[in-house]
Amino acid sequence: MKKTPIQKRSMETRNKIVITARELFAEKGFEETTTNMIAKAAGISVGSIYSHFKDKWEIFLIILEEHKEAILDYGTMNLNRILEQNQDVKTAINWIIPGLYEINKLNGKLNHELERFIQVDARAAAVHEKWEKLEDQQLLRFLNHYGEQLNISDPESAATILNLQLRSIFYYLFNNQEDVDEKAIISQFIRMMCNSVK
Amino acid sequence: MKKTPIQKRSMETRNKIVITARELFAEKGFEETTTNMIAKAAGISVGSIYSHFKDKWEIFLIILEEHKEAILDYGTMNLNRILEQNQDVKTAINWIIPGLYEINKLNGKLNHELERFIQVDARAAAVHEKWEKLEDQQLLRFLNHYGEQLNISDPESAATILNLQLRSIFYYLFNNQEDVDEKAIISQFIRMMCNSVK
Amino acid sequence: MKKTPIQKRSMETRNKIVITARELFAEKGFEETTTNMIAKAAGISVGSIYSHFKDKWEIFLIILEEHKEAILDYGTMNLNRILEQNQDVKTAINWIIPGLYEINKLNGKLNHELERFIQVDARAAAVHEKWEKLEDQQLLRFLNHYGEQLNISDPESAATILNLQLRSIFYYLFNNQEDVDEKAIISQFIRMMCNSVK
Amino acid sequence: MKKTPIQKRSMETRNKIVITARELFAEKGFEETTTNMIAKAAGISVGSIYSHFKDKWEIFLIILEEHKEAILDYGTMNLNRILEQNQDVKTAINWIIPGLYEINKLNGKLNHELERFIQVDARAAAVHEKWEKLEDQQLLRFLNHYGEQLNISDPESAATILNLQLRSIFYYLFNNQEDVDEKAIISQFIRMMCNSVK
DNA sequence: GATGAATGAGTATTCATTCAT
DNA sequence: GATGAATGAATACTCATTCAT
Repeated sequence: MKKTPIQKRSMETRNKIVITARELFAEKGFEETTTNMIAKAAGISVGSIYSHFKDKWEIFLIILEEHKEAILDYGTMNLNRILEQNQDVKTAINWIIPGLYEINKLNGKLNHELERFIQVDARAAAVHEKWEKLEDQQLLRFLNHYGEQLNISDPESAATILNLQLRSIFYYLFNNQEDVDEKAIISQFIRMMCNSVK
Repeated sequence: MKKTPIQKRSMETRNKIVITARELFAEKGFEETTTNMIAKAAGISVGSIYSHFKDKWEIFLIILEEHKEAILDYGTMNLNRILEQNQDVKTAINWIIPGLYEINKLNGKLNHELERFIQVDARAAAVHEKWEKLEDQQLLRFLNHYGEQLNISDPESAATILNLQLRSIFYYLFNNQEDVDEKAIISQFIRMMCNSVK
Repeated sequence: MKKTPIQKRSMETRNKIVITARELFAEKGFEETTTNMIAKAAGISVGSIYSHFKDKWEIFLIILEEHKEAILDYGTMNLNRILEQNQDVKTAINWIIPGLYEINKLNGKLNHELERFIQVDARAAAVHEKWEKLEDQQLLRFLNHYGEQLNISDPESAATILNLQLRSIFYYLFNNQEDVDEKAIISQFIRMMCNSVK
Repeated sequence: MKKTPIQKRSMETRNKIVITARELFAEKGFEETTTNMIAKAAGISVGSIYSHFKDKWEIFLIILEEHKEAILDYGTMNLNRILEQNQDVKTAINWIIPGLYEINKLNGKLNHELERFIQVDARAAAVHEKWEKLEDQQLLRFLNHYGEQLNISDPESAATILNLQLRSIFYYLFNNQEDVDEKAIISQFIRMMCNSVK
């Protein structure tokens, strides 16, 4: 791994790469984005990419980490507030989901791309596992809190399922932004979740 | 386009290609599977692939069509039986989902792969649209039948959501067959669906 | 080399191949014509081609030989008549050239194609040399007869040049049949030749 | 399209490619020259070819353009001098033709190759048409100037014919450099042209 | 650190030729 | 002899990565 660069100009280059790559990966996907595209769009040279990152994968993984962290932070923040205020389930659901969607939207296909490589690349598998666990724990915290009202007997499985559902819906909405009524889907999804509340 | 081959040996080769390609595509994905790999694994020559199929895409699309058709047929069959017997929602759900999973399992990542190419390839988009519509119609038939009990105000959105949920869970289970308790997930999912029944 | 087949059906197949291949080679050229195209167009199987001919080249060469022979025969016939009747140069020129064009037209690009392969393939070189010599001899006979009136000091070179001129004009006319006034070109060429008569 | 490279090393590589490709194309023809051959002979990598040129065709077309331009420039220069000095036809012919041959020799089969692809490739057709027109115009200028002495009634056709004759003779001489007396052919051709002068 | 030209292994695809039936 | 499915060497082109400047 490259050391974290300290100098200012270097940091700027690094940021340019990350920002540009995020956009391209999120829009086109990993394989459809070439390193030359990133360099060109970022206004730097291909060589520069390799002084900051070991390879294309590393860029992807770092972006993904940042993204996952942002989502998790958002969730934790919300969850804490909800639990503190001891909100009602339905209010909580109505609160959390639209916000989660907004954050996920920022990185479009990232999650989906990662999953493609889990079986192929060990680094991808490692990153995925780490975050999946954290996400599931967070959902678990939520589910455990509202367990009874949600009539859930196996919270672990429920957390996994919920996570999958959220991801698939967000990915779908991202891909079909122009043809689909986002709000209708989101609110129907919320309604479906609320339906299962006792 | 190649004619459907009539002779026996030819048909055998064609089948070998389809079967091998299905396995490889389902396991590794489309781009990670090379035509040389298919040929080698099928015990035939690269050239042979191209006397049966126009290109790599055609193989993929044919496999996908067969798969989608099988799933749809299974669903239609079940749905007809359910509607005829005027079964209770929960019984119906408990009946359909495990079966759908078994069929989807056969082709692992196929669906997921297709979706990657929707924006890139016109043929992929066409196939996807065609089947998506049929699947949604089928789910709609189900939802409309049990509409009241399921407390659904926007059946179109609900069908879309349901379809996404099923796909994402099945894909997840396929990818994690060895590390995850399939049955637990499936039954928790069924329970979650049943929960929303009035 | 394959023996000349004696049986009737075999002969028919052979002819079908030759006729079809001639059309395709003359129209598309050698490399642009595949053996599968020939077989399909001739209504026979690819394998059949190889029981009558050693390879694709052999077909080409045989067609070319037949064509060259036809042209030479036509020339000899005309030349004999001209010399017997002791015709006037200009009459002779006006007589021979349009006829030669008609025959050459039949085989469009054949000559041109052959020349491409002279340096690459020894068989092509051999065929070419053989016929080139015969053609030059024929032209020489003509030039020698009218030598004085044509004011030619080096008949060998003149024969070569004349041969090249004829071929290039015929090839050009074949390729531009639709855009060009054949008759205008042919008659201008005749006029140019007659101009040089004393 | 690739930008015209500015850096020195890049320019050198580009030149290496052009020079090597010119030799190979002129000697073997377009299809018989593979991109790997060019790379190997130029002492560079295949990839390099594609950072300088869009595809194999582009190299060919660029070489051809350069060649055609050189020939046309040479012709224009000569023609201007001839017309200014109001030279006599025969002197003019004796002056122009040997020079034209020398230039054409440099690129051997290039012209001939181009013509093969006119019907197949739109880019080839475009290049060909462009230069053919310019060449014909140049010949027309010549023919119109000496029209009366040359006894030409249809200058357009004559220009076309002359162009074809020149090309075919030059191509022939290039291909048979070792077996044929170039000078004899060239001077016989000049004599034939002069013969038709009134 | 930055540059961008150069690298070359890897990919889908074609097509003359073979050979079991 | 005829068939046509099978073969596999060969080709143009891509793109992550390297390295001299």
